[in-house]
Amino acid sequence: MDYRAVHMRGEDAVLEGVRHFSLSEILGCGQCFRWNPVGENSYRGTVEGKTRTVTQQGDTLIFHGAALEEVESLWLHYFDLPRDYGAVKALLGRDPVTARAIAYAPGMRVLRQPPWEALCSFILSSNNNIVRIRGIVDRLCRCFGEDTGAGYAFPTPERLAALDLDELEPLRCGYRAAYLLDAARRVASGALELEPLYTLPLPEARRRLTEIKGVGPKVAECVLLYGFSRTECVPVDVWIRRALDHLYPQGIPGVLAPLAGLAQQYLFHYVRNCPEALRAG
DNA sequence: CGCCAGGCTTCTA
DNA sequence: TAGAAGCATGGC
Repeated sequence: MDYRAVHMRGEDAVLEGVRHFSLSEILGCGQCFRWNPVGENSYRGTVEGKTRTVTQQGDTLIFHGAALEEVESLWLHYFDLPRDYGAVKALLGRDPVTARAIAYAPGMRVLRQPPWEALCSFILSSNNNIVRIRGIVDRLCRCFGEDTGAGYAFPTPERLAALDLDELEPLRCGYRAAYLLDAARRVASGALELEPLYTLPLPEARRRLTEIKGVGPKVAECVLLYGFSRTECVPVDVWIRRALDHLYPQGIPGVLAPLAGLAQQYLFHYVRNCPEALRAG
């Protein structure tokens, strides 16, 4: 458990004793697309229809305007604060390469994102860059998500499934619009159930996801890791491909396997932001 | 103008 | 069954 206590301070919920936690590392590492910086150490975003500004001050997190119950039922889970990253680092740190990546961003964590949002986000991510992905996801929510007053919820599968292809034109997401519709229609119709993907054996979970048009091996792996917390899953994009070729020519060490997806997140952030990362090793 | 971006589908040999 | 071409869009 990587927090100590949560209590109210005026209108805000305050989470104290947070460890292994950096908002900027977590929200700026390409695993999520709906958080925007709003000043020093503050970010504003929407999860499960709740729009909040979150501020980190050392080992304290402030959820502005949030109730205690919301932090306990939503945000602790979203930031995966029940997980002991001390133990995560103890395991992953047994490998020197991963140890260096962890040292580069010790506050990194893998979020537990809503599965449907993760599925859509990473369908939109294919052959695309992060800045543009963020723009497309933002337009998706503004166009078709519920207006909560403070922000826009992520649109439901049912809402998207009822649309025609040409109605997605304002998203300017190119050929991915058809993929998004296919995913929405499979989920809305019940042809693809998301809940079993938490526990199904990974080969079967992968098979089901890759039946969706526009979902190949990499996107499926992202959805399982970021949407279903399947920490064994390792999305391999061009960056991770380069990192594995340079740093793990023999493959990822077996001891890391249960948390290989978390190792991947440290590595991804490391090689994308640190020019020296790919040289020694 | 070409190249690239957290790839995938489709065509071809 | 492996490998290349084509794909919307936008920043550089």
